[in-house]
Amino acid sequence: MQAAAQAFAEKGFHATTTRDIASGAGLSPAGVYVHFGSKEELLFNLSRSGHESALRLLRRAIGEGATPTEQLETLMARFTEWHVEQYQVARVVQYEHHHLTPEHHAEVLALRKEMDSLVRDVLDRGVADGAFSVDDSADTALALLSIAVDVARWYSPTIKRTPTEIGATNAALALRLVGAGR
Amino acid sequence: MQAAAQAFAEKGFHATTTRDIASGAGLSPAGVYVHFGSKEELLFNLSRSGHESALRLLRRAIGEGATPTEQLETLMARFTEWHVEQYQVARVVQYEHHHLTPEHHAEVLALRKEMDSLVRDVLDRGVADGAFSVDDSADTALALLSIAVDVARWYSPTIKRTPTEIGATNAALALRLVGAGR
DNA sequence: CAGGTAACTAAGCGCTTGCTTAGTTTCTCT
DNA sequence: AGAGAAACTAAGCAAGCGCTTAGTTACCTG
Repeated sequence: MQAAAQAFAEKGFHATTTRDIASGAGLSPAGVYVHFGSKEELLFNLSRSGHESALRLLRRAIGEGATPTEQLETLMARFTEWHVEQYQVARVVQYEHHHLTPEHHAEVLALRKEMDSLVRDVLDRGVADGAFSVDDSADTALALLSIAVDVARWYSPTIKRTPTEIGATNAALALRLVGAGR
Repeated sequence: MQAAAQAFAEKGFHATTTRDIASGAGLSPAGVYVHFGSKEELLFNLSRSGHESALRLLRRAIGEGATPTEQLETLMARFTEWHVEQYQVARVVQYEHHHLTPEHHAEVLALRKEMDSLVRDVLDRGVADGAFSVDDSADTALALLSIAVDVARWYSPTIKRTPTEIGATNAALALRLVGAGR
């Protein structure tokens, strides 16, 4: 799975051959099929576990914060850090899921919607208690997720900034975007 | 090129066959090679003309605004609208360029850097004349581009909102992000 | 330490891929 | 009308693809 994550992240699902994955894992081409029934099954396992890991992270971050402001700040920092530290898995999660079979795609889409509504709920609570000022919570949630998700697109391990620094930057941008603390 | 843009945007460069492109253009498989020497050449032509079109759009938007605030607002609205209206080309521009040959990739990367610095310059001028308050103009420019670029990822023609509406939303978010008008 | 199971490989099958070749049709211009 | 160029197609080649099969090695358990 690690070899597949690396290859899918680097070249995309269709540009990756099962021979790439096998040799990346130190196996013969047939060795992959002892553990996975198909290349798509490998993508699905990676995609599902990646989505679940990101979802757990979001829930934990929200659980840690006492106020919507704290929750948003922690959530944005941790979610961004995850996209940096796990940038290979994150790329698979964000950019390869449409290569899944329709059934598998539907399963993963449900997890993605859940992530979206977790963020929107934090915004709505912040608006309700007056901490945030936001025109439309759906649009703003989407923009927040765009900033974090896009990290997986531009990040490269050659970049010097640490995950914590990038996370803190995005957390600060998030607070600005919702008008917290004016 | 239109058939290729549609196929590349829908399935990605490697998942698209030259036969897909040919039949999309109403040609036989060999007919494509009358006009393009290879599949990669087709991607390069699309990618370059797409980047150039986006770059022209940014320059025009900046030229229209009298102040950095106006420039940022127009730029963000137009750039977002472009990602909606030309979402197939935009997807190729944003997500397929790493499948180019090293030489072609380098050429396109130069155009991408140019786009980035156009946005950062607007931010810097806004900070200089006191209209914006921004911690780091590079980080903020990246976040602004993330919000706009990500439109190509989530947009679908089934969505009811018009390009203009989405553009206006993102322009408003951009002004918030740079602390304009407090 | 025998017996069963899981992990693995060498070889390769059937198919699809990007692209070519040889030949035909369509267009353009005088 | 007719020549030359450009646009196109039918057929197919060599290479690479996902995946299978038959057989071998490594491992765990009683």
